[in-house]
Amino acid sequence: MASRSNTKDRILEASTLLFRRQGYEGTGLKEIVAKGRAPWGSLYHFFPQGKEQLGVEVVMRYGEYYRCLLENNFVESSSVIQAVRDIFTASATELVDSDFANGCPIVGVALDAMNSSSYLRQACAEIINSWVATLASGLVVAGISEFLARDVATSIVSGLEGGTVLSRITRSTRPLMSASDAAVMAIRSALSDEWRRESSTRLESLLFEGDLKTGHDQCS
Amino acid sequence: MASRSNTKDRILEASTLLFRRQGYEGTGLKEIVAKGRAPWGSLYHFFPQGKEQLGVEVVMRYGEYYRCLLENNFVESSSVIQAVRDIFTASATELVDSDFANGCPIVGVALDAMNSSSYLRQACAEIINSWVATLASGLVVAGISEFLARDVATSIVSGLEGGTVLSRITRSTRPLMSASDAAVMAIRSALSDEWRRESSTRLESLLFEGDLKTGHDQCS
DNA sequence: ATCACTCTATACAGACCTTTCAATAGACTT
DNA sequence: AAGTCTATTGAAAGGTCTGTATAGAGTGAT
Repeated sequence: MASRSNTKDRILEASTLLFRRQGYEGTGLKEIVAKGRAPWGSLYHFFPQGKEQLGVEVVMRYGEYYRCLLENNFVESSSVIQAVRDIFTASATELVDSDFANGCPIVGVALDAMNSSSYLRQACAEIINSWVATLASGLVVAGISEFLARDVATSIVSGLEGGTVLSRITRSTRPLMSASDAAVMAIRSALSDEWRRESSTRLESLLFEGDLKTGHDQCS
Repeated sequence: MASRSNTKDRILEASTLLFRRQGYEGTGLKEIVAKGRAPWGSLYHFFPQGKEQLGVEVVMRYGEYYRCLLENNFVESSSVIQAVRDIFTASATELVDSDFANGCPIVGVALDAMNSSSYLRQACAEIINSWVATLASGLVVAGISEFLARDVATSIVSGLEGGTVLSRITRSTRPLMSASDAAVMAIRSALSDEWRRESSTRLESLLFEGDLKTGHDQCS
């Protein structure tokens, strides 16, 4: 072997950063090799299937990195609630440090490419599910029933992603912080088993309502 | 004047739909005029500033439309909680009906273009704030203090947007439904004034922690 | 010296957004 | 009813950038 190339890593790192800021479609390959100070030919040497493969590898790489981060956060933290709070504040500080530029690369890739590449969408889905599973198992350890844990974990990730998007748009950490508070409330509700009653109610009302009304009336 | 042109409307409608599915960067002007069955020359006649202006008008238009929808939902509904539930189920059904293609155009535009056009980002921010304000005033009517209402409303919109993104990625309405349950829990917490204690705790811990730890350790 | 790996360089065909300008069409004025 | 005027449309071309592809030169270890 020649030298273990760090060129591929530089390409992946540059891609990740650019996908976070500009999304998948908004980022050109030329921009990537420029930022990664990588030779043009290396792109198709390391990623023979082109941009799509690059997208998949970015998603997988960052997805696993962040999953580990979530896991470690649960292990190190004193309580589940503190762990969740730390996750949200970490996202908030990253946003502030990057002048609200660095979003989540999975969202950046998925939203742009999910309708054109099913590979990419599927990769994103797997990553999201792994985050949810990691979070859920942390919640189970804290005493939340397995039945509820997955729903609570899903709502936390929703709040995290949505809060990140809204914080970037409004250039304020407030959405992320509100989502953090809501996540804590959700955990508390699950611990006191109130959530179970709620989700049951929701299921019943679905059964009775039949067709869901959408309420598409215009403003007066 | 010639006839009140519905050509501009067709262009805007097609743009909105395409931005919802493919995002701002992922949608070409050619695709827009094709789907809107509009003549090419009309594009720069009605939108002299090009794609950016088109994006702004799409955001404003859909933003106001959806804000009205939120407002009406609160007026018509029996309770705040039912109103919020309806909002989430409406998004879920729209997702299912469109085979998980139709996301939120504001997110689709903002994520792609916020770093390249500050006009676009600002327009999106105003819309999001108007949604939060509408939701918050509905919560105040239901008895939540003005101080909490805005935070709760923000967390609901975060959950709605994040849940929509996650539901599209995973091709399941479950994220949206979990976010719905969490939103209801948040409202309940605010009504019983637990949220206030939570947000105060968060503020204190911020003061004591000083620099926020990010926890960037790698997996073992 | 062989060999696999990595890089350089160039080329291409197509899509992108934008701009221009002349031709058309419709409605209002007289 | 004719003519004017403005709003709308048509076609074309601009230049930049896109992602993809190829082929040969450099590199270092075995």
